[in-house]
Amino acid sequence: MTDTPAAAPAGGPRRGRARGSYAKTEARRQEILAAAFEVFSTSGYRAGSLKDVADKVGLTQAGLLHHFPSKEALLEAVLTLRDEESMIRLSTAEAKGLDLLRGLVELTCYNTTIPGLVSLYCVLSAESTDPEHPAHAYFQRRYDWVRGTIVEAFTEVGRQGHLRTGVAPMAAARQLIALMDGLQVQWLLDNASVDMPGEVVAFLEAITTEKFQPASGPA
Amino acid sequence: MTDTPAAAPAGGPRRGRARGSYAKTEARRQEILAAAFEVFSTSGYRAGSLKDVADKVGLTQAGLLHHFPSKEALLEAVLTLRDEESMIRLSTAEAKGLDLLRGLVELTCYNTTIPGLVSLYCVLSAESTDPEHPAHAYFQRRYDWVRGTIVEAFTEVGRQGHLRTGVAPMAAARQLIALMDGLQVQWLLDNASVDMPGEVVAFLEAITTEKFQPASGPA
DNA sequence: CTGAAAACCTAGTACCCACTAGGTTTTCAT
DNA sequence: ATGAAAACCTAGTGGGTACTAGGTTTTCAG
Repeated sequence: MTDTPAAAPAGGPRRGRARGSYAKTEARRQEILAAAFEVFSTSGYRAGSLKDVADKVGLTQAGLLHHFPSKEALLEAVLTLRDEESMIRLSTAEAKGLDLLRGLVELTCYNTTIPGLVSLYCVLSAESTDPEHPAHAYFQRRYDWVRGTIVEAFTEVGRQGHLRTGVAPMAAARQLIALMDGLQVQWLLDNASVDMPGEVVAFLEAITTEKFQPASGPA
Repeated sequence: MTDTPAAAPAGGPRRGRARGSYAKTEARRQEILAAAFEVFSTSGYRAGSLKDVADKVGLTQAGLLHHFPSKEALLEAVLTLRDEESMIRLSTAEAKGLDLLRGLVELTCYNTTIPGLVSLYCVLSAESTDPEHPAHAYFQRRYDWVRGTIVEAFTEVGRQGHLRTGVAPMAAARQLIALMDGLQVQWLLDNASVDMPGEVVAFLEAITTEKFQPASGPA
């Protein structure tokens, strides 16, 4: 894990790349990750092939494996990269309570613009349900973390009296996550007829006493 | 489609098997379908192999392909078989309104006893999100049908005044389906910590004015 | 400019894939 | 009992898989 090259030790400005990769290496890695992301998104991990990825970036399979030692390592790199990106998007570090929930609605809106990423997580999370799958532990950890974060948010919302009676934060969190996941499958099958953010807002407004409508309403 | 042998034309009791298969053929087909179901459940369609299926029933790949002309045909047979079974379980034909919703809770209870089937639909529905997937059309049709059925139920429930204000049947149906699908992923990742029927009941009681607790409460 | 490592390639390994051709064995209606 | 078809097999085809060994080209610090 975390055996990536690059990542200069930050000595002087001219000191970079501590006897490691070359100037364009990091860019190549990013290209590869983008391609791997695309492939795993549409075919899943097991059915997606290194050749598909290599072709997309104009490399041979062997050339690809010079950057990532194995298919599994490539998957892990894709997952952690995307997690970092979405964490930045959600600005989770700061948002709490209602703000976090509103952030999730926004996230859902954003998701409608990136079917590829949505597909990646749908296919991979289902696939990784098998304990033998290399991403099994990753998704267990991920769900634990996400659920924990959302439970906290609902607890906070409840403390402020914005939760409808009879709604338990734990159950609400699980349901919200399940709803968002499930909506994605329906949306991927038929983008046009599913208003993901709309449904999430409807759910949140059904279990809280707050409004969640984002900037512009649905068509 | 529906090119299965067996299925006697029902003439006399001794007349069966109209110049088609032998006595044990149907049993073999069932064996094969059970094995294919297991394989596709854990590995998905694309990564699951005919060899895996053939080995499970003690056949060669060629022997298997004598019963089902292609991998795709095998998948279709597995899907339609399981659909028939779950339709019988739900006794959908009769149940309407509240009864249908209660039937869904029961279905969810039943699902907790068959992780294999749950896994099949999770993995396959995610995979089939790709328009190129052989089960793509199947799942589009399936979701349309299920949603239609549930919309009807919520509409009926609303007519009887058991729907909370502001709840639209269409949105409720979509959310219910998404919830059930999403819960399955979480449950498959960690059976012990997710009470699927409990969450479904909680959701239904949040958007209706009825009680849905089944026979025995959760632990 | 040089030389050492990074980047990348060709070629190959050993294996798995869905599917086919054509033969052998088993079933069973006549 | 027999013969024709169903059931099943062996042996392949042409293709794909992840990954490796070992060489060539490119980069770039000293």
